[in-house]
Amino acid sequence: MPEAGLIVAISGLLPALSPAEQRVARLVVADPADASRRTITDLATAAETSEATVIRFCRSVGLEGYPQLRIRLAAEAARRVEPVDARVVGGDIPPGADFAQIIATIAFNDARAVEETAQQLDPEVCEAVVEALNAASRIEIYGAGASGFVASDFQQKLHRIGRTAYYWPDVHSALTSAALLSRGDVAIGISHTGTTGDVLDVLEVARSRGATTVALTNFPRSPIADVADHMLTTAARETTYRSGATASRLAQLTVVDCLFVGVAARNRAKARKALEVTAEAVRSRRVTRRRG
Amino acid sequence: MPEAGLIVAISGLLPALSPAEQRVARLVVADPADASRRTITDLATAAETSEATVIRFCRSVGLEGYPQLRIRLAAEAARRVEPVDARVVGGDIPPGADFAQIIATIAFNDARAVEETAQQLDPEVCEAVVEALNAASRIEIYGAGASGFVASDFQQKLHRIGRTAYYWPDVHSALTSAALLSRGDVAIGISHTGTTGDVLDVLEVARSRGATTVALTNFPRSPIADVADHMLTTAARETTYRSGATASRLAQLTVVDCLFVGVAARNRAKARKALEVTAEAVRSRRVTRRRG
DNA sequence: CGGCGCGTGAAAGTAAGTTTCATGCGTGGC
DNA sequence: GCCACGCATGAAACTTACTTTCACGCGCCG
Repeated sequence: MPEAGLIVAISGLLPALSPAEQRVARLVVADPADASRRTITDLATAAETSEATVIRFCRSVGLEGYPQLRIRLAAEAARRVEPVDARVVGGDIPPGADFAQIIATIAFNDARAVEETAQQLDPEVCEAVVEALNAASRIEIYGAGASGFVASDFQQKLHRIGRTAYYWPDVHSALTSAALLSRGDVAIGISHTGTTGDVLDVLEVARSRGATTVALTNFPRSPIADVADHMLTTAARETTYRSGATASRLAQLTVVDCLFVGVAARNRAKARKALEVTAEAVRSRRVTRRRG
Repeated sequence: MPEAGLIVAISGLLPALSPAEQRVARLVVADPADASRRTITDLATAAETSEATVIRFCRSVGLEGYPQLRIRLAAEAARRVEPVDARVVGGDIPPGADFAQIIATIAFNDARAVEETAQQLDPEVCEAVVEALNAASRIEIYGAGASGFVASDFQQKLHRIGRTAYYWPDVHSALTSAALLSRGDVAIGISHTGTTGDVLDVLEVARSRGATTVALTNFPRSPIADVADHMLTTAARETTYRSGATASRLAQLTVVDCLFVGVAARNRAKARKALEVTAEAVRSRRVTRRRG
């Protein structure tokens, strides 16, 4: 877990926490600065739980104890300068909002998801994944629903620089294809929640064939962790209203971009050439003149 | 005592402190972050004094006790670090870049594309488009290549809240479908460059049938402007290396999010219900338990 | 429906922070 | 020159905060 992004990390771990710990987590995320000022007893009372649970929460998020939590929270709260109007950003969109407000809110959430994802992304894991992608003779990418678009986007990008990559929208095709993977190949599963059964099944098959499995999810402690050799996490806090797929997509795409650039950077010349060739291929479909 | 500038305040007070307190003060000023991690006994030992003196020092600088000092120090130390490395961000990715640099660069560009897009997005045009989308009995969305994913994403979102929306990956299907549009319907064309012939053709057909046409592009003066009733623009400055589809996708998706939320906001209750129903539909495919 | 495991808080235990107090040293008065 | 005073200081007592242990109870599986 990287140094920065404790709050973000906590949001990601939220579903993996027990109910009482979640109450603590929510208080902490809601107002880190305030939490950092509280004593453990105080915070426990506020979360309607015992001190023991607060300690458990600290351990759950990877810290030694409560004083460490206080200090980290204080540090993060200090770093966090409110960039935009607080009434507009952050939460849900108020019923009477005009369009300028809607735009501001969404842009803020989207941009923050991108930034926070980058902040907590582990460069070493990325490096390892890129390494595996480079060595792979075949790459398979899975994703359902909104994550399917991201999977598809990644597939297309890799293909465009000359890597053999597949994306199967259909589970049956995905399963059969995964069964044909072998050691050295790479299977990437994308699932915001980390609980998408189909994706897990496919990754499991891929892994059983000896392929390196990679998971891209918002929740590092979710079931997908059990079938992945490498975990890449996003940091999107979806509001309830825009549930499922808004900021999360952007966060996922940011990670895809990083991996893609990493892969392309390994063989700069070849990748550039491939991009030029493919760009040339669609040039005839471009319109340069204005129409009447 | 001002909220900020504790370190500065301590330096100023230094001469006024007793010798033992000065030793503590010097340690604190030299490395606030390190001091914030130490326990009182630890710091006292390091300053070759007793815990009592450390407490006196805290009181001397206007704080209640040692935990408060730790927290304030942590906060100030955090504020001191540069949020982003200016050398890394902005331009292209240097050949020898390590992965942390790659991530920082991409995140910066992606986030900026989102923010700048939102900044220049015209709320009135958005409003008009949302109006049209709400009134439409059918919505068609077109896009080729990377913009196709965005088109597809938008289609899926609209469908999910109960709007009749189509996305045709294939030009022929798109053209035939566009020919069947009528007044009041909406056709949206997505093209980063604004020169994608296929998309222009389809929009032209849609317009000739009396449908309202909307363009989403990065270049407002491009040929797509000639076939669009409403122009929505993104603000992505793609670097040459990652040409075609990186930040632009995110910018496009941000606009899609705004439109989607706008449409959903018009009929909040219905949209929410639809989202719940669709979420429920995939629930059985979710895995809650961890696997061996 | 009995057992098993997990989440939980009460209570015991430990460590950290705080107060008190005695010492010693320097300074100024007698 | 010696005593008295005050201040800085640390040892020790004390309090509070934090941590661990343990037992209860609830839900789930067999």
